[in-house]
Amino acid sequence: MAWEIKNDRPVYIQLVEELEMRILNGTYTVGTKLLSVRDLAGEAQVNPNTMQKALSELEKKGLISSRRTSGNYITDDEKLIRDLRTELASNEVGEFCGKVKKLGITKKETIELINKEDF
Amino acid sequence: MAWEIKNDRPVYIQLVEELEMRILNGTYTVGTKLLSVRDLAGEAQVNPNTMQKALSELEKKGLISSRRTSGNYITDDEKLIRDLRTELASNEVGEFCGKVKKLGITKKETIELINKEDF
DNA sequence: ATTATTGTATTATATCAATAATACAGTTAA
DNA sequence: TTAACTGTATTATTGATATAATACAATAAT
Repeated sequence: MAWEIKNDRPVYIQLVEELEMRILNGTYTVGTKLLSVRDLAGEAQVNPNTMQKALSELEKKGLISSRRTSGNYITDDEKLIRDLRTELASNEVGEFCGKVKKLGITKKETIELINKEDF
Repeated sequence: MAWEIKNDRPVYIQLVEELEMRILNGTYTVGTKLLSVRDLAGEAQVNPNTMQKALSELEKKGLISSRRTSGNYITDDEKLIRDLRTELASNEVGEFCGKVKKLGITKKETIELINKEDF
């Protein structure tokens, strides 16, 4: 699994985004146990403290729950996951449209550009 | 003119982005003189040194040229502006599509969401 | 019972972004 | 000629991020 951490933004933020993405898109299965903090840090090649910070952010959002001596677990609240996924998508669309609009690109042109993309 | 500087990313980067946007979308007219470093900093409510850093980045890109004791001038290279605008749009589209694809959203759904947007 | 593993807390250090306060040389405007 | 304004350079300080090295209590595994 690719952990593409750049150094243009805080690492722990990028870890939160990647972990959240994996939960929302189903890469990490609902209710299952995550790798340990140390193992996740090893995978992503970051300091364990940085990964710990990212995980605590995810717990604040309710996406994982940590059982102190057992491990971190993905939430089993499927509605929360659906809702956050929808919200994230909506935010991305809004942000993107704001940018291209500001660039003076029309909606029609935008859709043409997207149609050329491969997905 | 709105300078919406948040504190989630380096301020000077956000200044570069905003200034570049204004040049590429024609808010700042080709060949004309910019406000002074100090005045721009005042408008954006940032430290003059931070604005200076942003302007030096724009000069590296060729979007402005500074005449040492006269001021900063927008480039008159209209082709450069067109090309950078196209490149920026292309990058935004690519990045956006990558994200929604990763979220598991189809191209069709994406276009429907964009059609709901107002622009 | 003992050992290993878990999340978590603490402390220290290095780096970078940002701000701040000045300073200077060259040009323009008065 | 003077005075004001220009970009630019320098130095110092602050705060946030990241890393690092440990430590500890609770649990799981042996």
